[in-house]
Amino acid sequence: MTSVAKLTDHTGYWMRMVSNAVSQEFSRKVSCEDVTVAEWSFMRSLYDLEPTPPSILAERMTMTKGAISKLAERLMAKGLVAKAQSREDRRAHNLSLTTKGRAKIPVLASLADQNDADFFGVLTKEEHETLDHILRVLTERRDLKATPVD
Amino acid sequence: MTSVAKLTDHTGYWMRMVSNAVSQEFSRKVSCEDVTVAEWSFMRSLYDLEPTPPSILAERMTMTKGAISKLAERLMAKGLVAKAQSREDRRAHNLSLTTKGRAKIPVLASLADQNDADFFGVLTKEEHETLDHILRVLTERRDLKATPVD
DNA sequence: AACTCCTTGTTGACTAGGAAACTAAATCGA
DNA sequence: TCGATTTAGTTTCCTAGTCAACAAGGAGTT
Repeated sequence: MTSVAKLTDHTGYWMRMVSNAVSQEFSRKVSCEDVTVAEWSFMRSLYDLEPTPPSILAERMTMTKGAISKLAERLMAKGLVAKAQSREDRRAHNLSLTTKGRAKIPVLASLADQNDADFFGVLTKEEHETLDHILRVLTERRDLKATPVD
Repeated sequence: MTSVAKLTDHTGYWMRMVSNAVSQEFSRKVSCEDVTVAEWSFMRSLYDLEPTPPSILAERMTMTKGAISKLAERLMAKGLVAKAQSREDRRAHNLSLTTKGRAKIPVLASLADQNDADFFGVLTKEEHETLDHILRVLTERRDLKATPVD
């Protein structure tokens, strides 16, 4: 075949299609809790790490420091996250969830569970396991911490 | 387990991780041709359809009319796409690739092939086929033309 | 101490896209 | 044929991110 490949000939195309759909639907779900997908991700990461500086969070979420800074600001405005000055280092800050923020975590987590079930529930158990396995393989082989240049 | 699900417990999370990495790497590749991923997608769609109005392209690419309008403008500025007034309908336009634009298609397609190979080449043939199959299933069951609300 | 270099976090300029308002033209119905 | 509705495309405003410049503080060296 000398002909030019179609968009749909590439696995990456379908990947993006599905990934976008999953995120879009999840976005719709969490919007009821007045939260975005990025905000959920931020809060869930923080839940494991708090209190933690923005820099660590940026690394974990593979976003730039700038993005984290703005994301944190939005979450503080919503009263879900709090920022405290570090004592040892006067440049540094520590982020934590507020009580209100922490209370949201189980609710959002359950929406995430549901979203995954909604989407991947159509697969057989075996298919689902295979998919997870493949995604792991791809992530590991590529060393996907992803690549925020910052 | 009464505990709260981790981000990494969800297939959607890994999906987005891999999808982003694929797109990011592809973006890097096509940037050498001074083109973005969206622009490639636009041009490749147009290649099959030209001459075609923006509205059809919006549908195919599942983007809003506004986004297409701007994308077309950028591509015209680069001399890769041309716009002609329709004769039958004075509101409508037809988009086509320019000679220069058409000449880029095989080059970009080959970069897309390469990107897919780079990423999914680590999979066994069977794994790759299974992945494609699963993505198809997910797309079809969900009727993923995606959902540009516009 | 003073100088240099590194690190932390914020900011501003820029980009891409969505939502909705808008303009112009076509179509439909009386 | 004229008004109402629909359709095609553009434009404006908004959000969310990157990138690069920056200020301020820490760390190491002499």
